[in-house]
Amino acid sequence: MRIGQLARSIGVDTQTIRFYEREGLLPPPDRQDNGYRVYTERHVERLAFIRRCRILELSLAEIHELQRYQGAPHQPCRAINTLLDDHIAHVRSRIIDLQVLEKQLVSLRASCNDDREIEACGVLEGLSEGNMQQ
Amino acid sequence: MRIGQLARSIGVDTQTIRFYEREGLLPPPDRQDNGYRVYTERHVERLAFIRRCRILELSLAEIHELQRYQGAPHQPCRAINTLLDDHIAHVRSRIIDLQVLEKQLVSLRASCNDDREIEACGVLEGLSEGNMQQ
DNA sequence: TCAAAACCATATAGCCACTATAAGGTCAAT
DNA sequence: ATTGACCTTATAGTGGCTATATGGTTTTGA
Repeated sequence: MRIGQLARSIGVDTQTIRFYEREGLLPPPDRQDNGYRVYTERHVERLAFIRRCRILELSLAEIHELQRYQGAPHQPCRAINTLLDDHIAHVRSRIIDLQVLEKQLVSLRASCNDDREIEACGVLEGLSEGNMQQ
Repeated sequence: MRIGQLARSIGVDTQTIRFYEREGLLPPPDRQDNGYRVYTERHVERLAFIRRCRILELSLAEIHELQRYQGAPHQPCRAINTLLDDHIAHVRSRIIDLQVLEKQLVSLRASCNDDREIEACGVLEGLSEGNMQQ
């Protein structure tokens, strides 16, 4: 299987596959005589694993860590659970930040209607004055 | 006022101030004979404006746009309100994405407890199998 | 059969908003 | 005279791709 077929089968760009190889997330495949990369079923699985992790917004470093764990199948899996817990905490904290942000933005937006001159725009005033919390 | 004092008064790094100048967000200040930048009260206000926008996670491009509006005080302010509405929509959509993500992560996490071998880790299994939605 | 289209390769730069590092000039106090 | 705090510019790195340039290879079809 060549790179284009692998890319289509998983739904990523060929550039992304080469990028993962450079980053050490995908093992370098064999090459044909003309230099073309030849992938196996193991590469398909490996790439699918990476993409599933990326959908969950794990970082490439975290994916790397998970791959290292896969290489030591008889170690306890606590570290994996911890990695996930940390990631969940990170996502939750980001949600809360954004909810605070949304409130501030909505309150700022409420200070203006559409039919003023810029000079009198409540939004611009709110951004220019210093009475913002944090 | 020199760059260090401006930086401390607003709470940013001096590098960030020079970066904003290069990006056209802060007007280039006068220089002393030795080349040191000299800032005025107007620069303080301008930098504070930028930081307030950044706290609300407006992009530098959006801040640039707001600054252009400030230069035309008798135009109607609808565009400003629209900019803010778009940003609010963006924040809300990101919150929803992250809430979906959190659910997926929590459900994945629930498929394992801490005391297995990596080989039997439910989390790693969940990431390796293809039964993920999306 | 030959040309166009589709595919593959590498190298390099760009995105965003900084942050870090290097290498050096200036100034006040000791 | 030297230390330390400040200032200057230039350049590279962060993350996770994406885009572009340039050129070789293979496949398709008129």
